[in-house]
Amino acid sequence: MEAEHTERPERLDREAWVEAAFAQLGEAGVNAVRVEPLAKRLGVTKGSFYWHFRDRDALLVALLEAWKDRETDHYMAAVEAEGGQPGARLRRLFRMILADRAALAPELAIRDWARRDKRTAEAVLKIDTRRSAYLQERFVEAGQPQGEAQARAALLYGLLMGEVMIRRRETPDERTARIDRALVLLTGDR
Amino acid sequence: MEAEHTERPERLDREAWVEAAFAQLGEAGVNAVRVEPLAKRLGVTKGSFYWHFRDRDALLVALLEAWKDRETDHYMAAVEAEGGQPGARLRRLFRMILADRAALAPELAIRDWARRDKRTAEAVLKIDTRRSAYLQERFVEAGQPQGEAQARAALLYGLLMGEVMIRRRETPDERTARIDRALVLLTGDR
Amino acid sequence: MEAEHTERPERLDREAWVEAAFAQLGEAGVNAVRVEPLAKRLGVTKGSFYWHFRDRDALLVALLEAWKDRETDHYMAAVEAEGGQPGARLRRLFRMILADRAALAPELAIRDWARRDKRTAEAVLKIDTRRSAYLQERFVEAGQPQGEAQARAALLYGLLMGEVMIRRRETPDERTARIDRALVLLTGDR
Amino acid sequence: MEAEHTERPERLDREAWVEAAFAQLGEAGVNAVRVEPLAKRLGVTKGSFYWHFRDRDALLVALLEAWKDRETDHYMAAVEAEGGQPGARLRRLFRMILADRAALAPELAIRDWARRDKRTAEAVLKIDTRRSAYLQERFVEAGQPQGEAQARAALLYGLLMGEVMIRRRETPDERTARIDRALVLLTGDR
DNA sequence: CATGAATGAGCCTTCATTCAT
DNA sequence: AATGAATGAAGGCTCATTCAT
Repeated sequence: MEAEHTERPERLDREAWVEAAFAQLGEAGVNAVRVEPLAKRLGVTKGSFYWHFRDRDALLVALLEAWKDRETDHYMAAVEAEGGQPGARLRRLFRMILADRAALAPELAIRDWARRDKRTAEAVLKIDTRRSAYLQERFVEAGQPQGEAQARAALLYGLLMGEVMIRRRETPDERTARIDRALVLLTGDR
Repeated sequence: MEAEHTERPERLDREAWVEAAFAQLGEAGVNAVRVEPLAKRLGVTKGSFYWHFRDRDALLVALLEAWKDRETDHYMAAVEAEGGQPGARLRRLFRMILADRAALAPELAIRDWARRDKRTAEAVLKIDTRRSAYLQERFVEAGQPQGEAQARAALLYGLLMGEVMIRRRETPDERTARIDRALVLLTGDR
Repeated sequence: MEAEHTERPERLDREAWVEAAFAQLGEAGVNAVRVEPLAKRLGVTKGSFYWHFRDRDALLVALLEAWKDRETDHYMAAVEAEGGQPGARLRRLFRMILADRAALAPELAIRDWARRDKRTAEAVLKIDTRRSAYLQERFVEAGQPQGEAQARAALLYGLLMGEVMIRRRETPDERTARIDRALVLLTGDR
Repeated sequence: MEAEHTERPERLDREAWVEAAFAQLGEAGVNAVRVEPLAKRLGVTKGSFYWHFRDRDALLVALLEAWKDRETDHYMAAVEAEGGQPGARLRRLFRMILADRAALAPELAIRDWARRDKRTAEAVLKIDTRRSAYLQERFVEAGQPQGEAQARAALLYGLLMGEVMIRRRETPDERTARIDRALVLLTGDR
C-alpha cells in the first residue's frame, strides 16, 4: 500500500500529534492534552489539528489506542523470547520495566483518566486483565496453586504500581535492593 | 426539620468549601477542583468564594492540608489501640482501609497532582514515608530483619495502591480472598 | 451639639476616607479610588465604607469638594498677606507652589477625570477661572494692559501645568534656574 | 471605492485594534482601554482580540508605540519644510497644533498613564526631550542665549500643555487672540 | 459603627471549534 | 494540508453593593 519512496507526511503527521499527546499525557495528565498547547509544541496552528482529527476527543481515542499498542506485550514478548524458569522470567520482566523510567509515566495519568472516562476504564480493565493473567500463569507454571498464584500476581502488579504512586527517599541502589528482595520473596529464592 | 430560623443557605464557611473540594478531588481529580463548578455545587455564587480564600490556589493548599490531616494516622491509631500480634494488626489495618471505599478515592488524584505540583509532592513524600515506616516497623516487630521488613512493607503498600490503580473483574468475595491470601503471604500464616 | 470632650470619631472617620481617597487620587488617578482597596489601606472592611457614604460616587463628590477646599486660595492668601510688588508676589507664589511636590500631584488626576465627568469639569473650570483671574489681576496691577495681562497669566499658569505634565532630565538646580528665568521673563526684571 | 466583494466585517487587523484603542485612550484614558469594550466597539467578540495580541498589555505597548510614531515630528517636519524665521516657524507650529483638536487629546491621558507605568514614563521623557530641544533650538537660532532659550521653550511647551489641562470660558476668537499674544511675547514682535 | 458573608457585573484569558482561503 | 481570523463557552479575579447581626 505504502509507496516506499513517499514519506507519507499525512500518516506521519497524525502520528506526530499522537506522539506529542502521549508526551503531554505522561508529563501532565489527560487534562493537559489540549489542542492549542499541543499545536504550539508542534509549531503549527491549531487549525491544522482539525485536518487530522475530527475533534479533541478523536485525539484522545487515538491516544488510548496508542497506549494499548505500545503496551506491556512488548516486554512480555521480549522476556518470553529469552525463556528461562518462570520465576527468573518474572524477575527479568520487572527489572526491565522498572529500569525504563518512561515506561511507567503514563500509567498514573491513564488510570486517573479512567475514573472519569468509560472508554478508558474499559481499556485499562482489558490491559490489567491481560497483565494479571500473564503474571498469574507464570506463578502457576512455577508450581503455585491458582489462588496463591493470583495473590502473588496481584502483589507483583501492586509492586509495579507502587513504583509509580509511592514516593520514597532512597538511592537507586536501595531501590534496586528493595525491589529485588520483593521479587525474590514472591517468586521464590534466587 | 431544623429550627425555623435556620433556613437560608446556612452561611457557608471555609470548611464547606474544602469539603466540597475534597469530594471533587476524589471524583474527578485536582483539575476539576474549580471555583465556579464548586460554587454551583454549593449553591452560591463564585464571588463568595473569594471571601474565604485569596484565590483558587489557597483552596488547593487547604485541600492538601486537609488530606494530610484526615489521613491514615486515624486507621493506624485505631489498630494500635486494639493491640494484638504485629501480623494480626497489619491484617486488621488493611481490611479496615480496603473496606472503606471512600478512603482510597483521593489517593490517585493526589498522586497525579503531585507530578505537577511541588508542594503536593512533598506532602505525599511525607505521608508515604510515615506509612512505610509504620508498616516496616510492624514487620520488624514480627521478627523480620530490616531489609526483608522493608521489602514486605513496600509490597504491602503496593497492594494498597494496586487496589486504587488496577482494575479487575472479580466479585467482592474473590477480592476479599485474594487480599487475604496476599496479607497472609506477607505477614506469615493466619 | 458637639461635647467638647468627645473626639467625634464619626466626623473624623469620614475625613479619613476622603484623605485616603485623596492620596490614592494623587498617586494613581480617580480610577484607583476604589472602595475595596481603600478599605484595605485603612484597615477596615469595605462594609464600613457604606456607613459614611451612600456609594462610591458620594466619596468622589466629597473628594472633589475636598480638592476645591484645600486648593490654591491657600497659597494666594499666604502670598497676599505678605504683600510686596505684584511681580514679586507672583514669583513668591510660584516658588512656593513649585517647592511643594505634593501640591501639584492631584492636578493631573483631576483634569484627567474632568474629561469624563461633568461635575469635575465644572469644578475645574471654576478653579481655573479663579486662578487665572488672580494671576491676570496681578499683571494688570503691575501695569500690563488687559489683553497682555491675560496672555501672561495663561503662560504663567501653563508653566505650572508644564511642571506636572512635562518630563525633563534636569537637576533640581537646573529646574530652579529655568523656572526663575521664566518667571522673570513674564513678570519683568528681578 | 473598494471592490464589491470586500463587504463582511472586513477581517480586522492589528492596526484596527490599535486605532480603536487610541480613540478610547483620547476619550477616556488608558484605564478605559479594555479588551471587552473595545471588542464591542469593533463589533467582534473579545476572544478574537487574542489572535492579534498576547494580552491586554501587548495592546498597551502597541498603543504607546503608535503614540510615539504619529507624534509631533510630523508637525515639526511640516513647519521646517516651509522655512521662514525661527519665530515665525514656532508661531506656525503652534497655530497648526492648536488648530487640530484631536492632536492634543491623548497628551493628558498618556501623561496620566505615565505616572503609574514606567515604560510610558520613559516614552514621555523621550518625546518631551525631543520637543523641548526643538523649541529651544529655534530660540537659540533666533538669537537667544541658551538659558533664556530654554526658559522660553519651557514656557512655550507649557502653553501647549495648558491648552489641554486648563479650562477656560472663552470664545474661539478670544482663545486665538490670547495664544497669539503669548506667542508674540515669547518669540519677539510680529 | 462596623464585620461577615454574599450577589452580580465586568473584564481578562484560555480553549475547542468553525470556516473561508 | 494548513493558516488566519473569528466565535463562544468556561473559568479566574476584582469590585460595588447589600444585608443581617
